[in-house]
Amino acid sequence: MFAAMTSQRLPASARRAQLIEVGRAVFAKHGYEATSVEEIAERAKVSKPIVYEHFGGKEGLYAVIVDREMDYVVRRIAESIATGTPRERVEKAALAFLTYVKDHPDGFALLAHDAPQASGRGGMASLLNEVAERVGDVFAASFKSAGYDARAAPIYAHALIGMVTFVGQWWTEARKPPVEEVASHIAALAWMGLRHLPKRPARVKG
Amino acid sequence: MFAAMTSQRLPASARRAQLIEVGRAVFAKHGYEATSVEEIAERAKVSKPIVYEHFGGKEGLYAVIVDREMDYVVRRIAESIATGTPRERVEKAALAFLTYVKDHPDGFALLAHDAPQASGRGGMASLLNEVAERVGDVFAASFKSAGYDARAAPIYAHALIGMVTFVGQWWTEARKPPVEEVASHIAALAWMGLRHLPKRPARVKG
DNA sequence: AACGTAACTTACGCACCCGTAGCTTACGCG
DNA sequence: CGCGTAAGCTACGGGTGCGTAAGTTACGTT
Repeated sequence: MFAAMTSQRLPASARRAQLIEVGRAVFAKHGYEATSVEEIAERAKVSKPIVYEHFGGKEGLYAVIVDREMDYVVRRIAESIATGTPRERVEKAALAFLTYVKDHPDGFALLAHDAPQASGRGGMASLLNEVAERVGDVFAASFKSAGYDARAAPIYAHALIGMVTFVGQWWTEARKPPVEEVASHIAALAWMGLRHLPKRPARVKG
Repeated sequence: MFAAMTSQRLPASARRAQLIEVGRAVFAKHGYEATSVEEIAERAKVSKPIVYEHFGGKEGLYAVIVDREMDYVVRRIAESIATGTPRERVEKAALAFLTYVKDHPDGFALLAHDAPQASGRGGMASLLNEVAERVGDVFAASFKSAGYDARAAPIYAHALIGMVTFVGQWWTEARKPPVEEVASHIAALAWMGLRHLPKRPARVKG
């Protein structure tokens, strides 16, 4: 996006945008703790104080990046499950998330890494839990209106999100079957269960 | 376990064991990067060089702890799925893992946190992925012998592990429904799928 | 009781990294 | 052309954390 920039002076807003992009990549690679502000500055061909001028420090930059990324994923999934039959919603949600994993590997890695302790008060392991919480609310509503045990709703919601995020993490390394195929398998498992799994599920239409 | 110790000199093997326990707790709380050797030494009522004498350093201690913990979980799950009907295996595996989460929260937190970069060569986010890999092999064999698409086996394996680990993480904070109930819901979802979920699944027998 | 060894300590060097103070350079506008 | 301001830099203080060197105390053994 800013690849061809030949190390020029940039207006504040552009530099800000660039630092967000670079920061996302670096935080995604090392996690919050192991990332140094210097590395971000270096990769942006800029000196350290610039980062502090724009974001107030390491945590400030991290907060902005995480906030943007989280909103993006959640909105994207929420849109995908807005319409359709129950089963179609499951399929589209899985496909939406896996497509995100494929097209935004940095963002996904960022959310998969440990967050700084200050972020989640208690013992929130990764930001993906918060994504699950937010997406789960939508699912929970569906479950309840479908007549399921209310107490069980969060379990199913987290189970579904867990399935997808975990497979997503695996797929990030394997990259073997195309996302559509993976999504279709996941949806089939979630919907039909192991008991009724077909030998070869049909592709989900993008 | 060593709570009533009144700050005595310990034989090497005992100190070693104590440091492993203390280390597990501290690494579980802060993750690898944010943990300092000093804090471990302090909590063990011992000075820093002792840690270096026994384990060669931060990474050495971490490696030993992770290795023990990983073996413990994997063995425990593997045992639980060794016998029974296919559905019983799914139920028992889920219950085994959730019981582990309940009884060894430190160990689970340790495995859920980011590992040091050196550990997993590529971009292994957490040790739970390695657990999934190892447990997945067992599942994969079952899947293939049951006649499923071979290429789909790892997907299902990771999906199942992801379900359980993610719900486990959620349960760590919520702690609301007893593990047996949670396990039964998960097993029902995995086995029957959303399509055939009962309103109130029967309890899994411990 | 003296001695050797295993357990442990204090003190330090070194490196890294966050965040800031104070100064310099480019660019637009009258 | 020169001046003001936005953009950027070098250099440093403060703090923390890993790992080690050299010295000290308890304990069993003869």
